[in-house]
Amino acid sequence: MSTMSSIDSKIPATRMKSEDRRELILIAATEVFGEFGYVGTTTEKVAQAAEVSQPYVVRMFGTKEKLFLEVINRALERLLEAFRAGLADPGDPQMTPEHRIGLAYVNLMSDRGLLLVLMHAFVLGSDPVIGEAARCGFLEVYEFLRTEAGFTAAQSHQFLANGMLVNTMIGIRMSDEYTSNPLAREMLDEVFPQKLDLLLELGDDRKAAQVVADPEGAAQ
Amino acid sequence: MSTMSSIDSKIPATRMKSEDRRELILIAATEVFGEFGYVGTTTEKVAQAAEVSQPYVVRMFGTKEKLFLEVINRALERLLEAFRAGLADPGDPQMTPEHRIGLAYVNLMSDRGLLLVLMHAFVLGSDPVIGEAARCGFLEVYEFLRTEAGFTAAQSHQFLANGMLVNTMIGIRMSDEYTSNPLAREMLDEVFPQKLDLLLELGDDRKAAQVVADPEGAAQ
DNA sequence: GTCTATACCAAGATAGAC
DNA sequence: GTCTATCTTGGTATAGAC
Repeated sequence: MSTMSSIDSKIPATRMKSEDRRELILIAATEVFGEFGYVGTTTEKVAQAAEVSQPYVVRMFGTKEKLFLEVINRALERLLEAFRAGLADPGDPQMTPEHRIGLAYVNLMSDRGLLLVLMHAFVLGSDPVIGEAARCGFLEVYEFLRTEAGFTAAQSHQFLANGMLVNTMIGIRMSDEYTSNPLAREMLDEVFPQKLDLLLELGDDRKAAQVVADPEGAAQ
Repeated sequence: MSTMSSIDSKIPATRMKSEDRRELILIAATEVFGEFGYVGTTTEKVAQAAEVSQPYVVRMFGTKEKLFLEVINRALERLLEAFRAGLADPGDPQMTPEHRIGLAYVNLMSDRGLLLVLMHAFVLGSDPVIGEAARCGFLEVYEFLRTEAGFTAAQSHQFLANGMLVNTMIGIRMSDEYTSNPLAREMLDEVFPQKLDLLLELGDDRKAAQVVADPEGAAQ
């Protein structure tokens, strides 16, 4: 949402290769879907965030559903990419693979909406098409852990459990309570050992973005 | 959804004390919200599941949002109730409090939609009113673990992480893959040590319910 | 206490101009 | 490649009868 400008683009956005435009829309969509979920997101919100017209978004991806599928597939690719990079990372030899991948995961928080959009997909299992994609994606991650990363079933379980809690903490915006509620603080300190700074920054950014955001649209 | 009958109730549903009707609607709503999420649920779907008219649902709860809030508060009450009962349980003295509460949690799967509706709330943190309620509810659970149950911060962390993974497995309908995908099977066996039967039954019930469900409505 | 009828708005998608 | 205008559907909420 951070890119919504109030000086709305009535004038055609500067012409651009559709490849590039596509990527911009996917980035915007990741953020918006991450915030409002699949059903709660309108193609109009995505369009505003990407600074293009609503019909253009639909035109480019066919339907909102197809757009969402592209968003989660892209998110999954990024996720595995980051895991692989973390795994292969030569630095700090006293970190276990678990630590390295865990760190890579938490660092993905900075990729706005990426973790959240996956979480939203995970919870839509009953949807025939999105649910299928979600299960498939989740299993892909599990397979990565078991084979490429060499985790045991128990390690993978542990890792995923932590990941889901991290996602939940982000989705529920628990960091909003960090300063005011000691329990929230304790919990967050426990769940995000070192990377708390990242989480708190995200919260601040959101608030800052809201101030700038267009005074009319927004709500819902 | 299991209660949708095709012989739709055009005739006034048998008159009833509003207290009781209220409870029936809340139960139906828990299931529907659990399946489709907050935005994805229509008051019409809830009405059908509760076998009353759509305006009646709105009439009774004011707005869809208020209905949702009541649903998650009720779910939270049930959850803590179950935790307290599990904690106080005299049987099997070789189970730790962690085991007992964990078991109580997994048993809540049989309370259709209860766990899922909470998960949907948790992921809506950016909504000013639902997000607030979600954070508040989550912290209530954390407080229970730390004080009433006597867990350490680390134990609570562990417990919640597992809970969120359980929720995710249910939400994503991973049990659909249990027989066909060996990886899914391994993961589920790991995440649901003994209570797998419960999870798999739920899956079957859902499929059975779909067959019965009205041939026209349903889709979305 | 519960329904039918309906007003009203939001959102996805399409047509077609530039 | 991108927009404006618009059709259409579906969903919340209200009014008012029984």
